[in-house]
Amino acid sequence: MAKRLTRSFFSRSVHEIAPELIGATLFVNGVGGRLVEVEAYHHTEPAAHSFHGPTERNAVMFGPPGFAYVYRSYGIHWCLNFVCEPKGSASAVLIRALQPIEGLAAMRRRRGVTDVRLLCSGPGRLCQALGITHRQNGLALDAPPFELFARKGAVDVVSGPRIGITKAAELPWRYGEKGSRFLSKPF
DNA sequence: TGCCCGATTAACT
DNA sequence: GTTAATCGGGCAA
Repeated sequence: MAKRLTRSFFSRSVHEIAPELIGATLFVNGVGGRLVEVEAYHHTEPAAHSFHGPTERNAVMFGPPGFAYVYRSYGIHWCLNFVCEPKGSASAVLIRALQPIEGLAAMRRRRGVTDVRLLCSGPGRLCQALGITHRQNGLALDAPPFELFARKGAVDVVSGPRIGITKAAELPWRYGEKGSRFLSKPF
């Protein structure tokens, strides 16, 4: 049985946690797969939602680590983050892509596409495929509907600039599995 | 209060 | 390559 990631796993620097999440497995109500792409955000750099301080939307980021922060992107999509570091540091890891393993039929139904590479390759697509909305905002990651397991064995992790941002775009805080066909974009 | 922009995606030309 | 969809936050007025 794979090791569950508990709250203590997230009580560290977001820069340690983010690359370790590559190869971990995430399921929401039994639907999910292997994480292949994430990005780190920290309140000290202007691309983070928490940079300007607490608001109603980002309140979860200012709470304890090990919880889900879900926000609406461009008024249309949902994006999932894992809150990291000691409470109040307001840092998080954006879950950008995963390799589907369980619940392919549910993913295809929710997404309206059949190509397995288009199911979860992107933060908005991933949330749609896993059924994640604002209802999951603030939920603990070590309790239903979430299941999160540490990776088994070595994973070839690469890093590069984050995607879709204009502020602090030079920081290489995007992490992914080298050569994965399920990335939102190649490194 | 109004305006602009954004951690996106899909459907265009 | 460009653009629409659509909404919360920051900031100027």
